[in-house]
Amino acid sequence: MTLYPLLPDSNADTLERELLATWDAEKLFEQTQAARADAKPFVFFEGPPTANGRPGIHHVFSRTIKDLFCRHRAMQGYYVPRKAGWDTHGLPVEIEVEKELQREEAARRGVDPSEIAKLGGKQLIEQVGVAEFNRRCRESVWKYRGEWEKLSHRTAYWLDYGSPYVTYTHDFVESVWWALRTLHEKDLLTRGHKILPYCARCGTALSSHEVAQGYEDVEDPSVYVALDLLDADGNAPAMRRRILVWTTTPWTLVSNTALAVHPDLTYAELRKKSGAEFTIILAEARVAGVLGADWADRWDVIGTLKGSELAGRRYRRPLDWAAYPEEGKHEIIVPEDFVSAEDGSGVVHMAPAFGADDYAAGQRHGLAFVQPVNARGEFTSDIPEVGGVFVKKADARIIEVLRERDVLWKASTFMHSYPHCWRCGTPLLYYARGSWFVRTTARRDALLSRNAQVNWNPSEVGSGRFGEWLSNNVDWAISRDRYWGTPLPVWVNDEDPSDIDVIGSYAELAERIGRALPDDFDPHKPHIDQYTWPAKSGTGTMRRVPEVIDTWFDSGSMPFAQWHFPFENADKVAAQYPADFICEGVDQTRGWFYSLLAIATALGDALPHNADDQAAPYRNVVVNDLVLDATGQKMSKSRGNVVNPWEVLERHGADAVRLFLVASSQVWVPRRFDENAIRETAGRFLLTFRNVYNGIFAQYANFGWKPSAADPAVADRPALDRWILSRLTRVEQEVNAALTNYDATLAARRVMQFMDDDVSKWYVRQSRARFYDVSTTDNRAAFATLHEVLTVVCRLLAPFAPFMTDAAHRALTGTSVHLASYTRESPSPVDEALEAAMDDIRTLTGLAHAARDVADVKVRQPLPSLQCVVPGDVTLAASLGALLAAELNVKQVEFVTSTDNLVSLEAKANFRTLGKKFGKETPEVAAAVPTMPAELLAQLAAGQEVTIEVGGVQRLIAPDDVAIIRRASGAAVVQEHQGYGVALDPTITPELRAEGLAREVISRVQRLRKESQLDVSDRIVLAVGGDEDVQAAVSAHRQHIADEVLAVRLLLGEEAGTPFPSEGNGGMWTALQTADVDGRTVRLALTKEGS
RNA sequence: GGGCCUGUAGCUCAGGUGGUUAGAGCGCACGCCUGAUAAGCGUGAGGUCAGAGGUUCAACUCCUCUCAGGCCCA
Repeated sequence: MTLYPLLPDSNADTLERELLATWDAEKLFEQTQAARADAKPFVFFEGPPTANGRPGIHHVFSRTIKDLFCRHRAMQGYYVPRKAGWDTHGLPVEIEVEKELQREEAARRGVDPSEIAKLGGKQLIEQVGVAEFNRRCRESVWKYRGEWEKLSHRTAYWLDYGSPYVTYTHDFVESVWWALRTLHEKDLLTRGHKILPYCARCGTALSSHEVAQGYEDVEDPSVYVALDLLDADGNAPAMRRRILVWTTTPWTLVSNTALAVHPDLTYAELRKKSGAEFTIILAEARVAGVLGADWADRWDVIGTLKGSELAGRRYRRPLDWAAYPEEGKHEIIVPEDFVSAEDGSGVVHMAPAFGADDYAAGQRHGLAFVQPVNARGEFTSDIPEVGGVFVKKADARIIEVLRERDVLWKASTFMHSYPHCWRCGTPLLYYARGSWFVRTTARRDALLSRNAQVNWNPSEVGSGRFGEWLSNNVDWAISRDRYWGTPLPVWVNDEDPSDIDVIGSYAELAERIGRALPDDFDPHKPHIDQYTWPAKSGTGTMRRVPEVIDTWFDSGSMPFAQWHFPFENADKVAAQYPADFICEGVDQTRGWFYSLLAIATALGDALPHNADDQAAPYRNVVVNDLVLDATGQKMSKSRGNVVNPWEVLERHGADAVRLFLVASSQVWVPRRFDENAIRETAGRFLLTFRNVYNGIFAQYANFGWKPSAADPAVADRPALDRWILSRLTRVEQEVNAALTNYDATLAARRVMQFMDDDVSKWYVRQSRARFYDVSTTDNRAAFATLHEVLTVVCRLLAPFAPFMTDAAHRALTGTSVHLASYTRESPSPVDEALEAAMDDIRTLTGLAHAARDVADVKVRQPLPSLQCVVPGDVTLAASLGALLAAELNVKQVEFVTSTDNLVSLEAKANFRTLGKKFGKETPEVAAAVPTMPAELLAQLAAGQEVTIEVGGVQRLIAPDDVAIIRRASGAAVVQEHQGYGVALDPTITPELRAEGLAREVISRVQRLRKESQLDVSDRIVLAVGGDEDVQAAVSAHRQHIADEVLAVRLLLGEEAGTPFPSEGNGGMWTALQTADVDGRTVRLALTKEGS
């Protein structure tokens, strides 16, 4: 009779793939969604991956976390929508296609692709045409889609891939347009400049990711100039005062508009001891560095002043080639915190067009903006001396002119790391480009207050990394001079740049052009750029700006754009905004976490439930860190240590991988991915779980137990059962609370520890014999209890290890665990006292085993008695004494109290209370505590205060101030630990010796049964031979032995014939063995009954 | 250069509000068990809690600095 199918021994991969097939056939995910369709929603947003790269093990990590919380909330009864999404625009996609084009072009020309790369990307793209390029991008995005879906499927990441949102679709783009138009209406979409790393050769700005690839050590100029300070009227004073300025990019001096000093830094003014008719000013800390260690021989310090005093002074710029615009201040000293005295002169030259700090300072101080450099990186032709020259090549000539004009202080070169274009190797220029911005700074307070309401896990990300970033918020530059992206829906009058039209829908576009959009309308470049219309003013034509937008704006728009809001599905967005839960890697702080928050904050009440007092767009965030290799190195292609997720899944199964990833440490610390560790932790745990189900429960339950009214009520079951059920309830509560609180690691560890420690190591161990039959009330209690424990553990573990738990849950109950409720409606009650008593028993067990070890008596040998001491109340522990007697194989377990003469008292100081009372005297008083006489200890044990003399002072000691330790004493073997103690009587009487021998015989017979591959229920005929002692022992315990080994007949000594059966005269016996037991020879022979 | 995280036994990790002798698993050693058996269990040896100062009667815990590793930014 097979009531409970055994879990297969096959490897995890096979089991899991079979289950996946079952789930697919049952449409289990759809069932779980349908079952809760009307329930309260728990909203999850999926951060869209870009599918043009292979998914790696780190994706398995974050997806496991997403999946497990979604599963948990679904099991709690929420409806958890899980719409998949794909991020399809952006530079990574373009780069992929660009490389493809490079390879093709190289093949055509028969040269190495790196030669083609040097041509620059834009040229190649324009050669094939933007239309073709974008067609390829659209295609490239889906290159690995199948693999992503397969990996998600394989790892049981339940996501609705049926109707994913895709950022390049017309609907998605239209929603993004709506958002941009809404921002424009709120005056939050503006034009400005941004300093970007720019490759003049390729004619393109580079992303930070690209920049990071191209750092090289190069030799650059190191130039100090000495600029004249002017008086308030802009005239040179009688005595020249010159301020020293350091730069490594002399070509930017042409565009100088200001100098920056640190307001708190001290600057020294020095005068040469002989000759020069001027003074110089530089940071005091840099005097020796700039003038030489022996500067004091040649210079006198004539005064010092703070940076704040220098601020506001005027000076004369080094080169006057470029005209200043009318707008903006110039040739002025400004205070800036970023100035340091680490190198240079403590005075920094500012060219707002050519540096991020410079530009920001320019904005803060209203400085003029001078940019005499064209898109090829050359000075414009109106600049004398260097017009038409690539800026980096102009350095030498500029230094010459500086020398001629007597502003050069000194010039040399130095080595430093400088970014170069990863394509062509050209040094990058930091270059101000026209750009469109979302004015997030205008909403900074709202960003901060919303963020403050988000429950970040870990909280440091919210307050630290993300919070810091928000409080230093700068406007979000969203435009990109690229091709494959959502086009910026801004049309500008070609006659009047201030005439701007931002289009928020396709209908609006059709209205502007005065006709319906064609069937093959495509909002992407280049198609979209053909749409123009006459300006309202009558002069000029409205033409779209060339830029596309930052792809992060796409993904940050997903809360509404995934539903084509506001054009459709307003009800869906109303129901599924904001998100209750999102989860991504820590690298998303400035990515998706930010783009979601920035867009939601800027849109404000254009979205439902999105006023500024809301935490929207997400309420709870779990941040996971990187997956490193086994030695703690970052995984990268160049190191060759990237883990192939498929291989890992095949070897260990998704359950083990998922459990390992979540349980090994908190998800927000970097995780070492070590396959051995998977096997040793998660793998071993799952094995134990299967062993308990297969080997303890199912194997024996199949003899005829299933849940029924014949099972005793919990209250009527033995203490051991009530104990494990109490523990179960507690663990259920703790785990549910931990998951509700977004602590997956704690939750996983709790269940695993419970299963391993409480269930396997203790409950099963103490109950094993109860599973060998199915008929008695006690058997039924054991089966019912273990059935309950296993079923609930399956549910608790289902979010983490969805395969094994489902297989076991189906075997136990006939239903999928994924349709079950996470917690029970009426769990059996927690019994604190029983749990405490069992803890006592388990501690005593450890001590008693240690005592047996010391006495060198194996557990099979019964011993007469064990005396036990526990720190607290003995009555409860004593009620479980039978367990201890059985576990330790002693005839009698006795709990003794302080009234017994076997016990002596000792006292230990309780520093926590003593410290409060005695402060500095604490150590003295504490030292006196253990020396107190026995009678005082007895009074304390009885709850009375006592007085002791310490250093000539009477001190009042309360019972709380000391811990009274009871020690077992006497002739027995004693072990003790923290107030617990056992005393084992190691006397072995002849009767006990015989009983021990009998147990040895049982043990050998059982082993022989196993070796003979008998079934656990097979009956046998047994013959035992040996010396007088052996025969006497077997004779005395004949019936017990026969019962234990299922012997229908037991033949002792000559009853089995003479000589005793052995090899050669075995006859009817199928198994024969001669064993040595404590130096005695025992001969065994057995055969299966009826064979 | 700035922000954040991490540093506890050979390895992976626990260690509310400071408080007796800093814990667990794996690994190792020794042993037990043999009706979970290519399983199960016990005991033991392993730690200057990265380092240095400071606060305190008392610091793994709080503060400062330093070092190492990581991430993000400049």
